[in-house]
Parts: sequence; C-alpha cells; structure tokens
Amino acid sequence: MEQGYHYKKGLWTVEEDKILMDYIRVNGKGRWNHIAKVTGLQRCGKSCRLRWMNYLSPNVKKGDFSEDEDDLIIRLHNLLGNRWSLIAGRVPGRTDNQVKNHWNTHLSKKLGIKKERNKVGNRSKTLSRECRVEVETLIRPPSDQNLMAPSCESSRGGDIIHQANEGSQELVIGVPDAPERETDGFFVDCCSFWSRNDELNQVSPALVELLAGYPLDMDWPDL
DNA sequence: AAGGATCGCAACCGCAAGTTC
DNA sequence: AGAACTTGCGGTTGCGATCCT
Repeated sequence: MEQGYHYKKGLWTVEEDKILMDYIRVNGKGRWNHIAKVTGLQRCGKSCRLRWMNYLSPNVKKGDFSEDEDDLIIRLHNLLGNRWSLIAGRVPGRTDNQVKNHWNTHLSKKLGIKKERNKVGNRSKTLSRECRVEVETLIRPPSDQNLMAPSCESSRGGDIIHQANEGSQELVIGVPDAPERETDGFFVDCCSFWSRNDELNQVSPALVELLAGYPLDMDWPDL
C-alpha cells in the first residue's frame, strides 16, 4: 500500500504538475499509487488521479461555463440529481468536480435551491406515446421478461430500482393517469437509458423530449 | 487603508465497488 | 473464496481572492 510514505497535501506546484504529466506521457494513465514510488513525487495516488482528471488532462475545458452549459446542467440535474459524474459525462470537457462546484456556487443560487444532502432527483413525467415506446425500447432488457429496466451499469447505482419502490431515486416515467406505477407504468433507469443512447451514438428523440420537456420551475410531485 | 465577511474552487476524505492475486 | 489493492464517486473542507464596511 502507501504506508511508509509521507505525502504532501494542499495545492499542487508547477514542478509537481510537470512530474505527473511526464509520468503520464510515458506510462499513460492508471496505476496512480505507483507514481510516488517511481517518480519520487510526494503525492498519494488519489491526489495524482484527481489532479490529472480535474486539471491536467487535455480534455478538461477551462474557463467560465456558457449559458448553454448552464442550461444543460440544470436539465440534467433535474433528471439525475446530484450524480455529478453522470452529468459531467454529458457536458463535454467538464469534470464532475467542476460541475459540482459550479452547481453549488452558481446554479443552485441562481435557481434559489437550498443545498440538499444525498438527494437524487425524484422525477415523474408523462411522455408522449411515441417517446414512451422509444424509451421502453431503449431500456428493455434483452430477455423482455419484465418492464423493469436492467439495473444500472454503474454498480453504485444498482439499488436504484429497489429504492424506487420506497419513493425514490430513479427517473420514473409514468403512463398517463396510471397511479399503479408498478403494474401500469414502467421504470426508466437513467444509467441504462444514457448508456443505451451512447451505444446508439445518436441523440434520440426520446432524449430530446426528456431534456427539453422538463420545465425548470415545475413543482415536482413526491413519489 | 485595514480587516472582517463572503465567495469560488482545488483538493481532501470516507466509502463502496471493481480488480487482481 | 476472500484478502489486498485500485479506482471512482459525492460530500466536505481549506484557503486564496475579492468584496464590503
């Protein structure tokens, strides 16, 4: 492990950045805990990974967030709640840390939202028939054994469907006027939905409807 | 001008899941 | 199978910069 090493904390210096970048240029990303041993850099693996992911990576976009980015983040947050990595994955060049900070310092104030802890969006919405059919097609398990979406690709989200029954965590897309959600409605696991869209490599009409159709000031019902 | 308050963001922490051996 | 190690996530903190009185 990393026992026996005395790691430095706090802001990174230019020299440390250079050491980390040189290492990654030669060895590529990964094996973060090895970096200190190989380079003598007095930073733990987690710190190295974070520094690369959030700052040094050429994929990281610097500078202010545009209005389009703000709008996208707000809509995604409406759908996904505080699932920053998922949101960031849909905002090109932005990291989960950037999105989280931007939300907490700007967007939540802009929207007059008080900080919530451990809350993931509880959303229900009626979609058009065409949209529902498409979403259902996108998320339906291959076996087609039931209407429940497969569990999240991210293991951490694996309890989403389970929690739905307790009034939950996943995006629930209900059939119009169908109070018995478990029998008449169908559940959409956001992760599966997103991943399927990735596979399709296209912006589906269903996704457009989901993102575009959520009024920001809507009074969302509790589930 | 000074110093206290507030803001914004980089970085840390704890935890959980994935991977390797 | 399970222990050890690695990776990733979201919440939180610390501190420099800026604002305000």
